[in-house]
Amino acid sequence: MKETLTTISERTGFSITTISRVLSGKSKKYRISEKTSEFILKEAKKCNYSPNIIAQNLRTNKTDTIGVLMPSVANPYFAEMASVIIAEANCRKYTSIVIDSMEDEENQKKNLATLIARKVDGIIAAPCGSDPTLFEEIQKMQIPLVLIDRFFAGSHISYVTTNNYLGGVEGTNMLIRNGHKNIACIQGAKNSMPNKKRVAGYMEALRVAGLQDNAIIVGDEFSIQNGYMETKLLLGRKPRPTAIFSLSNTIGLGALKAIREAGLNIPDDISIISFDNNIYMDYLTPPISRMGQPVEEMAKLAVRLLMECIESKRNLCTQLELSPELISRDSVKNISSI
Amino acid sequence: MKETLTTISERTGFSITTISRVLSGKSKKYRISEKTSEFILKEAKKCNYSPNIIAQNLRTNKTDTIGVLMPSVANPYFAEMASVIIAEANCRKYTSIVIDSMEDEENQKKNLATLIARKVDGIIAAPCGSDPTLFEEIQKMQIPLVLIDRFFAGSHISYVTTNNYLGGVEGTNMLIRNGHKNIACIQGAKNSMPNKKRVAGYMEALRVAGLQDNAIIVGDEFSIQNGYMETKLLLGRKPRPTAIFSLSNTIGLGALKAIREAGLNIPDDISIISFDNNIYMDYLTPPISRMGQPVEEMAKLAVRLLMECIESKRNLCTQLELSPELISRDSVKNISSI
DNA sequence: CTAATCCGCACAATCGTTTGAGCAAAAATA
DNA sequence: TATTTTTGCTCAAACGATTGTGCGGATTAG
Repeated sequence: MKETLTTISERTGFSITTISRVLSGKSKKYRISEKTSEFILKEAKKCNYSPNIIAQNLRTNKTDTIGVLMPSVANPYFAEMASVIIAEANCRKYTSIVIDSMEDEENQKKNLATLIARKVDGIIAAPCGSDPTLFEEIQKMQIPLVLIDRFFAGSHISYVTTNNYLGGVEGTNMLIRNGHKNIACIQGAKNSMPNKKRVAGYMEALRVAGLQDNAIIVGDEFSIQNGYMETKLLLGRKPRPTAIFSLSNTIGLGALKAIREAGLNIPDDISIISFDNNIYMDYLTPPISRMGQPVEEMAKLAVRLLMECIESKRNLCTQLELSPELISRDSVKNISSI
Repeated sequence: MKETLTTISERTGFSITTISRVLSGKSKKYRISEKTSEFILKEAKKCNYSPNIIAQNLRTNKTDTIGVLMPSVANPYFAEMASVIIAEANCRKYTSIVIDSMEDEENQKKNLATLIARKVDGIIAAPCGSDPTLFEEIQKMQIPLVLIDRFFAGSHISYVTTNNYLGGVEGTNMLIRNGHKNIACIQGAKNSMPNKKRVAGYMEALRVAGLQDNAIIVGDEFSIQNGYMETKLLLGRKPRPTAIFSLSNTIGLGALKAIREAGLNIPDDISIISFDNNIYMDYLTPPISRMGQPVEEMAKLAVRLLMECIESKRNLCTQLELSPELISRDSVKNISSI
């Protein structure tokens, strides 16, 4: 039998109001006597009462729920991100609803509508596509919103992301320092901000080194398939690039497959550096050098930002860029001595 | 301005009841005229009405939401599982709430309570611990429940899992076929059913081959750390095992690290086969042989089972075991010729 | 001894839906 | 024309909580 305020009220003789106030810890505020208070608490415990959250939500217009929109949970990078967000939100008594747009704007729109209809208290989103209007509308509806990883230029929406430009520069520089002059870059979703910035960083590093004419930018998707295909094509070029900069972990995996199939050796025949830090990269042969993004930190910050928005009941506009970290392993060969 | 049935009612002059019936597609059933119907629909579209789901939930006692309890979303195996469940539920108009027990029974209890309080329509759970009472209580509350991956012996709760016993047998046999007689097994959470079954399969295969006295079973956690530590210890044994059977992908990664640190070569110095099928295993050197679990199929089946329970409003007791698949790569050496 | 204050609690409206029952007018039947 | 049936819609009660206001009685102040 499901207990409600009404059943307890009938059983104890106190009004629903009183029961509610006691059980929500407002006895003092509404001057309920100690005796009554304890009595009701004991009774509630005895019958194992737990409030109907749906009813609370309806009445208070608060759900203690946040929406988490990811572009592809299949990507370990976003899977980890979602996982940290869930845990972090949970610490703060928030429940998470995770949705996956699968990099499809239609899905994204539908799913966001679902979140809003479900009256989430706030949304953390890694958007897909390059159209900010959907998110600006959300902002206008006064729904707390924090973007993560991806964001829109010139928009007044809070976000936390990696300094992808810096990542692009440093990754490329690392290859240049090792004597590489013929560096190909395999990019992901072209219209996503992180991708644009990484590519810009790559170009800038080449430019500074006077290598801008050697730039090779290929690819269009953050997927294994894309990394595989583009690498196949790259390996057929003459002259063959001496190094590949893969702009995501998935692309990197695809590249590795292509390189292996070509019977080439890393780093002797070709060097590679990838974006993202996945633990298994250390177990590959050789371990892969990479630009790690501070996923955990970003996720935690995003939750924190969102909480601040929710509590202050207004959308702040805090835009954060965290530095990536170069993790140097053995997939880059120094060819400057040649 | 937020539109509700009331505002539309006031604006059009029709009663809330009529509006509600039209908008929920019950015009025929309740004999609302075509004209009225269309008028209301148009009006609703114009003002961009969307129903308050919370109010619907409260009234109908249905939330179109399922709870997904995972023991560790950090584990790629469960991350993929969660991802497929979310997508599959989404196809059927269900929203998922994912929670992570982090292999902690206290968390599990609290999180399950949250799910129930939020009135999810059903739960898909990969439980941690070995105590079924929590789940049997859920079953008694008439909440549709399907276990996935892990289950409890002798319990009448639906589940879908891999035939882990078979996986244990076949994995071990594969090593035996290749001439290995000294096979160590690194297990995960001892009280989880999949682990028990895998170990039982391992033992049985050894027994059939007359090798039961050579059995070495170590470890106690599905984690990289555990795989790493136990492998370190195994490598110090004399005689050193010629093969390792790792009972999860995480354990496998840890084992690889230890083997590499010891300066040993796979498969020349030691053979290894792991449970779980992660794409990156093909990119390791050498690619790792493994017992793949049909994660996607299991997840889809679990959702389907759950939906059937929800629709039939009773907990069926369907218990399914899907066969694992041996994925043969290059991490096992045939030493029978020696 | 009267007026003001405080204590302890209850009334009733509200959140936005859904739904069984009912009611007047129109249409069909007798 | 009188009766029945059908049509087209509305009433009002839920669902289970929260919350501003109010109301008697006890206590204190004047």
